[in-house]
Amino acid sequence: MTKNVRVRFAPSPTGPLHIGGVRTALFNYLFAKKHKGTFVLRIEDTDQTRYVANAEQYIMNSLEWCGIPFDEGVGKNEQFGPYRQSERKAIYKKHILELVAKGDAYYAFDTAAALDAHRKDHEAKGKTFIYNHHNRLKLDNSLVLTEEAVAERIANGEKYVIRFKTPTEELLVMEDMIRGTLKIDTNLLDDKILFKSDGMPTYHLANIVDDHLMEISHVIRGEEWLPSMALHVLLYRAFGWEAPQFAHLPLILKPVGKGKLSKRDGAKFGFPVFPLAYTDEKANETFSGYKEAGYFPEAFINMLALLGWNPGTEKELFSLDELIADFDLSKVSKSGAKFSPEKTKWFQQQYMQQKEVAELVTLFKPIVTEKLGKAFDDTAYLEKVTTMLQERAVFVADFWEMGKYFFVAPTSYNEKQAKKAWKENTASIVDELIAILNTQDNFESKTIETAIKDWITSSEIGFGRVLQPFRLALVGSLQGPDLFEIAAMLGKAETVARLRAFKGIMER
RNA sequence: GGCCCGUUCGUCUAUCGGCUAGGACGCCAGGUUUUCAUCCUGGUAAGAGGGGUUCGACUCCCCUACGGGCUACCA
Repeated sequence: MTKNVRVRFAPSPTGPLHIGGVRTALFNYLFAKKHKGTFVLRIEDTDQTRYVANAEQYIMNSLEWCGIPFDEGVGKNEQFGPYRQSERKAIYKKHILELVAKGDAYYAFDTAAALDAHRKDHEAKGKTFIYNHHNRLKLDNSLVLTEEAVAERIANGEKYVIRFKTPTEELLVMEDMIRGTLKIDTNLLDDKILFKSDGMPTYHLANIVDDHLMEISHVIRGEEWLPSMALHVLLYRAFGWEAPQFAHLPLILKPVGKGKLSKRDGAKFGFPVFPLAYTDEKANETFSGYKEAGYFPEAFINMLALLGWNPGTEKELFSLDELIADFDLSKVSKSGAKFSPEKTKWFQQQYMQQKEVAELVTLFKPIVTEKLGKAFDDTAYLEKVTTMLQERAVFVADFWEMGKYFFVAPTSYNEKQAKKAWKENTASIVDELIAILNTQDNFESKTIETAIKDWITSSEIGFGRVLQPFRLALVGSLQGPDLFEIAAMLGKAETVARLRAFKGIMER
């Protein structure tokens, strides 16, 4: 590899960045890091009409949360800046004029209404209107006008666009790092608008100019850009520039049904589509995010990395460093992948199991404080609770749902379970149990367990008769970690109190 | 409609001419845990169809079908 690897993620700030965009960013990041290259963030805000003010910040926050920060871009190492296309207008103007001078682009005065009429007309005849070599000499552009006429119309303030004069009669052969050799007949291409009448470039022009000036070596982007690849290759050639290498990523599809994953699928299927929650103030709409749903960024990234890529081994759990080490564009699959919320949850659970207790406690503590309505600072106690709950939890928020009885006595009992567990003699069994517990000076799980089990065995009551009511009294339902551990955690007084409360309610 | 890309278990995928088609998610069953979850074991289930090429095709080629993308002065 002789050239420095420089890749870019170039989103359009029209709203929040969805899963597909994050994955594109991730693959660019992984490729850059793998090759000791640079990951650039460029903001493609050439469409003034769709611009959303907070979208740019959202994009940067998302990359930050995902742990895949850019090396270079808006506000960071700006040696190739500016990185917002809206701030590069003069650059595009200069380059498009160069193309016009070379004869590779031309002014076109056709109004939107006129073109629309042509399209409708063709459609009525069952044909497709394409602005290219077939008809460009019959339309209103500088190819059929004298230089003076063009200059005059522009001087008069007439609106114009600049179109690419697509070369003809060529079978263009291109290479994609994921898809291999692609062939396109240039006669089928249209003369794409490169420069809009509002003085802004279109995506195509801005993209090529910036990728060249920013010395981008590899363009890794979504499959929706595949049809534009020929145009882009032709543009590089027209400018006399060396084209970067291309890689087109497969699309992420809806989990059920047809088509690509869209914004609203989240609400429809009940899973987030965005990394961070987002509120669209204009539409008064809120979208949930993976962060807010309780996912760890590592789990989210691991899931995304395996969506459309895999190293060819059976390994599924990867740290970011491992992803960087194993990532290979040639192993990216070609077909679209349906997104799976279940698998995403599985990844989250795997990471939950691996987390350090100390880190979980840090995340859990504020939740306990909030639920209790007052500070809870017994870190040792939280560590014990977390250790007991970790293996049965998926999200940090589950610790409270699954273990609130460690902090507050149950206010209700699972009705079915209580009914089934409560027999005629249960009240007296509970009394005996309380009596035994009261004799335990050293209230530790092992000693309690021994005492109770000895009693059950010698009196031949049966474990279920005793342990089920006991668990219901402490927890409220038949679930959770080891019962004697829970009792020891709660302490003698609280354990006995909960047994009495339970008995009181069941005897009514 | 036109152009382009794709097609292995329900889903994500391995296989780069030798396959008894492997793994994971999900689901089902059993075991562990006298609870629940975790965990363990097993099971379920696949190369769209038709032609070639070849000793041999899931793998290569062609056609069809299906899926997807693009077809804006949006990106």
